[in-house]
Amino acid sequence: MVKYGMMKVGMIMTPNQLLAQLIFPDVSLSLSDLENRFPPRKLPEGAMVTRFAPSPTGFLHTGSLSASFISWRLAKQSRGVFFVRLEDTDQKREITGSKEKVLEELHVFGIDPDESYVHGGEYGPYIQSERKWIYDVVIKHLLEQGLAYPCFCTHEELDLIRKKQEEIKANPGYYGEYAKCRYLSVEQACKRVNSKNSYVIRFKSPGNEESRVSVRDAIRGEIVFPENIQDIVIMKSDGLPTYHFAHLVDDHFMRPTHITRGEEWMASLPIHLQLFDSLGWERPIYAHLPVIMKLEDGKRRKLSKRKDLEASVRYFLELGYPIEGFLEYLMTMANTNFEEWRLAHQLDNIFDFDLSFQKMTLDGGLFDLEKVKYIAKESLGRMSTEEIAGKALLWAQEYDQKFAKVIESDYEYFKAIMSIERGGDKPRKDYEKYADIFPIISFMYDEYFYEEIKLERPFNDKYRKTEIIKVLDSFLANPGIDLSEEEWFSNLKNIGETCGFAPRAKDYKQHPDQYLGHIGDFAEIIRIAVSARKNTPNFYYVLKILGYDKIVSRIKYTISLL
RNA sequence: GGCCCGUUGGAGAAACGGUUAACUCACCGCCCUCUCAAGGCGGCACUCACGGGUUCGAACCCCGUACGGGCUACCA
Repeated sequence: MVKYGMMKVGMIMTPNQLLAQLIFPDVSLSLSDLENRFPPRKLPEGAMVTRFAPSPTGFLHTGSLSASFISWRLAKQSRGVFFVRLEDTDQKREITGSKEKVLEELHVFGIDPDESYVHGGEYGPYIQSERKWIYDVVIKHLLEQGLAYPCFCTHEELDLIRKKQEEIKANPGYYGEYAKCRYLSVEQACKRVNSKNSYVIRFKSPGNEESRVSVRDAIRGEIVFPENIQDIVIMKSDGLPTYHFAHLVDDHFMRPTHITRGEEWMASLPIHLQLFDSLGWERPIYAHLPVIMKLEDGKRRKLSKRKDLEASVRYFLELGYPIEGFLEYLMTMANTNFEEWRLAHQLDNIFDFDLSFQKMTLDGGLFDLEKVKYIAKESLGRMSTEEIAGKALLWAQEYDQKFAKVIESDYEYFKAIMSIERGGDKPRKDYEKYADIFPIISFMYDEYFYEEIKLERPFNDKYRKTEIIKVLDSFLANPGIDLSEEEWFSNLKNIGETCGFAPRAKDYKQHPDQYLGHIGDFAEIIRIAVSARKNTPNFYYVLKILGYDKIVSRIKYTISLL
């Protein structure tokens, strides 16, 4: 550092260099030092380097998850690099602890960056507030080149300008004749910097209103904009860079190949392109992802973190939507041809499918909870007993202690319950999320069954107490749970018949006067006595898992309540 | 207001100038069925926001209108 400083002293400086030196006396690195420090990455042909750049303003947004998921997949499938950088240049909005939280939540979905503010990496620091020394070098360079200047306008003055512009219906902003400080002489600028006036640094836009810039967006194709003419702020009065500037410097020196970001950034593209061009830097490839929308009162709007529960990834985690199912939904949202592929490759890993920009939609997709539910059901349905039991336990340990205790009290028993009609081509699909499990199976546990049956016995009103007791007694006399499922059921029909129930629903419908009801009615009485509810998973297996003793005590207890 | 982006059934969408406009979810009907969850079969856009044009031919190309969304900060 000393060496560079001394070199400068001996040289004759231009006025711009003097100004730059005055503002950044301690900055001695040059642009080419940075180029050497952060050389282009050596990666195989076609490898994509992508990034996710959250700001630490709270929990992970569903839209951010979707965007980072896409970026991550793109990098992984091309054997590239995915990194996460924290955009914390606005300290006012920062929420403590959220930067760790974001990474944790990404991790839950299997999205682990190759480089980040916790994983480290060669192109760091990965936190913008720690990269000030880099931005300073670039800003100093811009000042030296006369491409940037300090602006001393106060908020009040800027408001005045805006008002004036509104009055005469001019475009708002700091540009052209309105950009007062742009025309300050270097001497004046130096003088005011010296007198410690608070100031920002603005980029001196070379743009002109009539010119157009065009970009090729990887998703949308060619987009044409009017050139940027605003002298945007690149350094705030607190010395930190603005988003526009910081991201740009980072997206050059961190060497991403593709910038995947939300559509809301498209409008600022002209600014970013102008900056890249002015600095002589190669533009990365931009891909603007559609925002996730929600339908409300027949209108679409952006999913809002404040108003919509489903905007927060946490919401789904708490309810226990299966991660695999959620990822699958993200895939269907990301690429329109994924579903078709899935149909043809039901058992394959979803990551065998390669995402492509061409198959991304242009229109902001609605977040379809119904479809999430459907996919989640499929996903839970496909899991093996071991898998669903293990994952349910993990979920319960974090979000539902009561349920966790129940599972842990007898894990094998829980697995037996979860194994009911699992596996095979057409597995049961009872659950869409882990939170659904317990309410459906709580009756399998005595401590819950006896509470529930005390509260409610939803028997069909058309049966009298004596009829119900007769049904239960007859069943108790011969529950047949050691038989095969088929034998058990025909046995059940036989017992039912002796109690006056038609073995087939059709028979009952044809001669309702000859029977008390049909086999369904008969089974319902027993089901209620044993489970305290009208619906259960396959009753045969329920009975087998409960076992003879429990069945007897439960039915006897139920009878005692009548 | 200005600048961008978008517009195919309730939702996600395919078709990339040429047969009766794929497919998935939802919905409806039927079947199966001891309940539920499933599963099977079938139905659901005389038409691609609207109006012009180009073409032998348009959902696909062009123009205009409408509607929806985004941006328009010393926020990201």
